[in-house]
Amino acid sequence: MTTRWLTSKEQRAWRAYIAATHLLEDAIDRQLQQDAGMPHLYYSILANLSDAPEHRLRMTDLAERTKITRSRLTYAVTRLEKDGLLRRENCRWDKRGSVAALTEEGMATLERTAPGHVATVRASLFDQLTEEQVDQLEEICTGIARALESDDARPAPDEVPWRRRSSPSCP
Amino acid sequence: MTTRWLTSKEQRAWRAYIAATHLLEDAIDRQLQQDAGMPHLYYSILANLSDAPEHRLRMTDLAERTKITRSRLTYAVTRLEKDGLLRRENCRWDKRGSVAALTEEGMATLERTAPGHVATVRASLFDQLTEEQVDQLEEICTGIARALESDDARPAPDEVPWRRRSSPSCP
DNA sequence: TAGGTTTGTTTCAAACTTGAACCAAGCCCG
DNA sequence: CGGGCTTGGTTCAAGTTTGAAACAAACCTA
Repeated sequence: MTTRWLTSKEQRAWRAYIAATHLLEDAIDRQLQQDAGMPHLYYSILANLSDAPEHRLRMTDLAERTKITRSRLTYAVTRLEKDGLLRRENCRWDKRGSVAALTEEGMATLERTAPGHVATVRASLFDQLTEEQVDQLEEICTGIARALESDDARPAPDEVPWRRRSSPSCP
Repeated sequence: MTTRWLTSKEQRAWRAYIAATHLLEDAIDRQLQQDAGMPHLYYSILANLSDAPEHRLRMTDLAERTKITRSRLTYAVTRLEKDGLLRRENCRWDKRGSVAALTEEGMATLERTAPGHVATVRASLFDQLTEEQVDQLEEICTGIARALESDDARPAPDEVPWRRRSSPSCP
């Protein structure tokens, strides 16, 4: 089958997408590194914990929410633990598991740095968009994420493996 | 001034954005690593060169187009040069400068791997979007990029330094 | 035209990411 | 029970990214 290249409209969109995502990720990383001493991902990990019941989550759940690999998470959590911002506990219901728990200090760091982070996200993203564009962005991103998570991902036009995880952190 | 937190609509959009961009970047990196033995950024570098007149660009231009730092580019170009996919030449008009030039082999690699790459971009992104959404995405991303490039970036509500670069690669 | 600043690029060490391999602990079924 | 498969996490080496510092050529400007 002969390749269906991108139309010029698609090319423009793709280029704009690449530029925007690189620039945005850079801006946010820079700001957080500056003000919180950590990159965006690490901040997200703390933020996810602070949203969770009891400020704690299983490693796998955390990886799932932040959309990163387990090994990347392990490294990040080790660093954050060293910094005293979270603590590793072992899961009571599954002896294999470990749980990351936000510490007081982690919570404090989050509270101290959240305003600056939000301000950056606003200035870089939401201040540039109309209300409708915010809706559109959500719609678009949700669609992309759905596709990639369900492995509609592959160009290959064939069967869907359909393995999904379950296992909550507290049964 | 008291922080203006994200509305729940904005939060949803932001989370969706993070998820989509992570998943998409991962999917594309995985595919290219698999089929071309290099991550997306490296492919982009080659692609940008192939688009340029004479298949060559100044380092700074290349960094500008790919939206990455000069030092990151230096590393990437060194690797690609080692692989024989491009060559470094020194700029004839500016003795400080160096120029990256796509080799035959680089061009061949690009030609060989482009179809797979396009297929992945399509499957992961464009196949999920309506025509209007493609327009919306372009619009949104262009806005974000414009803001971040002109340093409307900063949350700080003050003066704009306004330093812009010029200097084309071939005067 | 000398001296100071700016611009283009590289270098270096420290931090981070990747993917494959590994180790347990749970799970399943004869 | 007793293997064998799956799942949750970590480890390790190789590769990549970061940011600050170093260099060198180019560009002022008095």
